[in-house]
Amino acid sequence: MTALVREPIETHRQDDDPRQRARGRPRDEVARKRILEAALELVEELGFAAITTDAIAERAGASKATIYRWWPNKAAVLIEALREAVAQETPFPDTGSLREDVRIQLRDFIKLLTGRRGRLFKALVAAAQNDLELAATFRAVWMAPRRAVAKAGLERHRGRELKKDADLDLIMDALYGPLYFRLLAGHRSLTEKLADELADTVLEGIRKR
Amino acid sequence: MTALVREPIETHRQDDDPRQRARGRPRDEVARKRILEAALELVEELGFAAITTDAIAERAGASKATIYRWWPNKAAVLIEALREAVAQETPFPDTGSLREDVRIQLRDFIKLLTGRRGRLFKALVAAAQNDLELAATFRAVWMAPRRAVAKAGLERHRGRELKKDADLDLIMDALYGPLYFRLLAGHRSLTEKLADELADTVLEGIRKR
Amino acid sequence: MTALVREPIETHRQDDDPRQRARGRPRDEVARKRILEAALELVEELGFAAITTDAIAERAGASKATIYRWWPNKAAVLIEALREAVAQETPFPDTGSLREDVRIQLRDFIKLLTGRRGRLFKALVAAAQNDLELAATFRAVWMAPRRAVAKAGLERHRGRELKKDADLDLIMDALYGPLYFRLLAGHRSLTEKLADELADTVLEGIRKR
Amino acid sequence: MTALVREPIETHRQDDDPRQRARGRPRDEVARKRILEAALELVEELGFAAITTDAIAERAGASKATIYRWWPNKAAVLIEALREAVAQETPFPDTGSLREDVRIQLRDFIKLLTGRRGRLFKALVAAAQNDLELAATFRAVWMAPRRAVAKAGLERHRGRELKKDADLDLIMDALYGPLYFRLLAGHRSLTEKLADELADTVLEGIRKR
DNA sequence: ATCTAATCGAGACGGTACGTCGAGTCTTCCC
DNA sequence: GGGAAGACTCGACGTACCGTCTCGATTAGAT
Repeated sequence: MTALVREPIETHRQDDDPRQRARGRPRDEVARKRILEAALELVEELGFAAITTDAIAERAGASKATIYRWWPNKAAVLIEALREAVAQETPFPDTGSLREDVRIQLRDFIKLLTGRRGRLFKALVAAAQNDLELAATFRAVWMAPRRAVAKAGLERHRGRELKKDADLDLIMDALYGPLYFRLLAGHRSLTEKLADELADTVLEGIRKR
Repeated sequence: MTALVREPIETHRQDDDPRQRARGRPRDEVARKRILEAALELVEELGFAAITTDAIAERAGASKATIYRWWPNKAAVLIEALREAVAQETPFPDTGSLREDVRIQLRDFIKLLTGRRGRLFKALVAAAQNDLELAATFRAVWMAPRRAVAKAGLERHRGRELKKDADLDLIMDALYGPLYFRLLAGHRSLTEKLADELADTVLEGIRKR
Repeated sequence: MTALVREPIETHRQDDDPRQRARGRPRDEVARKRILEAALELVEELGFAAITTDAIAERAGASKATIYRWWPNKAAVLIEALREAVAQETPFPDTGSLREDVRIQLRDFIKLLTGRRGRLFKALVAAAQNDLELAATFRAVWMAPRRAVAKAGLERHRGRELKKDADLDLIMDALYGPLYFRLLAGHRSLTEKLADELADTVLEGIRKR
Repeated sequence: MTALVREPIETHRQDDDPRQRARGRPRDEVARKRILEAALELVEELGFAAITTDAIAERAGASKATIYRWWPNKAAVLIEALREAVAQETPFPDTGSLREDVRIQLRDFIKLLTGRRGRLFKALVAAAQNDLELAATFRAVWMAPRRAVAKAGLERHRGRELKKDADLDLIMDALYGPLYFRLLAGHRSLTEKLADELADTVLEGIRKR
């Protein structure tokens, strides 16, 4: 999955024993950060298609070779940028009310998609259509963790507000799918009202009676 | 919208007065068909990334100039290919039962997405993320007509199985969004079971009580 | 030999039947000339190592792709430039006197090597050391024709001023070798005096007695 | 001239007062030897074009930094390798016969050029065309000493077999130039027969009568 | 039966970005 | 302070695709 993050010729890794450092000049963490930032800025300003590896390198004050040493292509850079940017994500809320939890969560997500990051999402989903490895990485880095959290959040309500046999994967697709759909197809806007109505509609269909 | 379909330098057009033909050699309809077919085949075989204008031209036995005379870019070719390919679309069913209508419709759509055409959809949605005009055309050519039909199909049930104030746009997004989502994100497969459960879940949430 | 001059996918060639033109857009002869000129100018101004394919393209107002379509590398461009530049070469003189013929010829050659073209020669001989095909082309395009002419010029004197069994190849190497040597090694300058003395020394050794 | 041999940041040097050694770890002579050997092997095996600093370092088990600490560029490494390799050169013979002396000397030289070292010469002469300093070093390290020896060898015969006013520089160019010429242009092979005939031809032209 | 206009296949063109490679420098730890 | 390891910047490389263009050859209606 994380093969998108190159590990050339057995280099240092932070999950190793911290006492035992790799030999040779260590990776320049500052450059790494600058590259990720530059990529992020450029996508948000110009969109994915308009940016080039050279542009990222120039803005980051790095060289193209450094970018290609660590990432196989520009999409991989953005994946990592995304990972870093959303590391401190708002957790699934726990208000006690399923309806309230879901509403809050959907609203937050809409806020994310309509914010500066929206363009990044569109770009990555688009790029993933032509790159299996990128698609897998996108799922592993972004979707899987978020779905795990959301699933756990819903699980708390199983047997109470939720039917015992509720299919949580289906529910999550029913909740998030329409949002991604509107983001990508652009036929309607993403509003808070949508979040609330969608939450009500879906939950009504799966609540315990 | 349809600016994606070029009308070069005031040339002949079939929707004009049929008696008055333009002078000069008329457009080669056979070439047009071959180009659309070639484009379609290439997407389905190799995916969008593998498509180049040269490849389309070569497979169609046409020249690049011919392609660019009639379409402004390769995405426009695909849009038109899509339009032709789905011209004879299954209409929204009318079994009398809302649940049955929706199930049938979703199943048909899933069949479409998982068939050879799926790759084409992914390609177009992806390409549309970086091309506003293509996005608009995609909505106009593909989504709008289908949504209109589906809306009319649902409308028939308003006040009967459907709440009087049901938001049909929301419902359609709730029904189709998850399917597009799975198609594009690829985290789960598109099965008939999904169609049925999704129909039940969403309709349960909006049915008249 | 002339494989250094690319002939991609059976394109037009001037030695074909002139009535039957190749299909497609013909090669842009103006661009070809501009490229050769640009390359020549750059070598003479900056030397071989300092020039880049981009620089040639830019100065010629052409694109890099055009260069690579017709020549495999920049050395091949120079070879062709050389061929064109020396097409109208001064023929081997025919004064009646062997000594005079050789003197004139060597002086002309020295004039060539010490002129603007000298740099080009150095560059090509240097580049040929790392490129077998280029080396072969250099010999075929430049050396072989000149040697043939010179050989014929010497042949006229065989049995008269020249021994009957004189090894003309050896003689030519004895005459030209030292000039190339000084050009490439740079330990001494190339002067007219050298031409005369060299002619006398070598001819003395091979004249009929 | 010897600027090609770096003397970095005022470090120890063996020609200083031997009692006073520089501080710190002394230069690793083993590494130096391995680097020179590696460079030599690579030129002889693969030619100059195949040589990269990385390749030398890898084969020598050294690091690039070490190479660049002691030599300003890879050509300088080869120059030094050449210097070491030819340190124990066969001296100019002294048989008493000029003709015999020259023949032996030319044969030896041809043996050198056609042996494994030939490639090195070609490489250095080629590289020197684009590098003035390298060219100067090549002349100083390789050509000058050999020419001095040869000149002395010829000088012994002046007034005896040689004309009193013979131009020894010219003679040496007439003798060695053709050999370099064939080496670099590759139009004919270097044989012992060539050595003998060349010696006879040139000497005939300059001998005392 | 020409003439005129627009199309067609072929393929060369200028341009832009790609991903790679080598040169030479710098930074870390180890000895 | 030297050395191995290896990351870094810089700049050129040769390739690929884009969308445009320029040919000769076709194919029609207009004259």
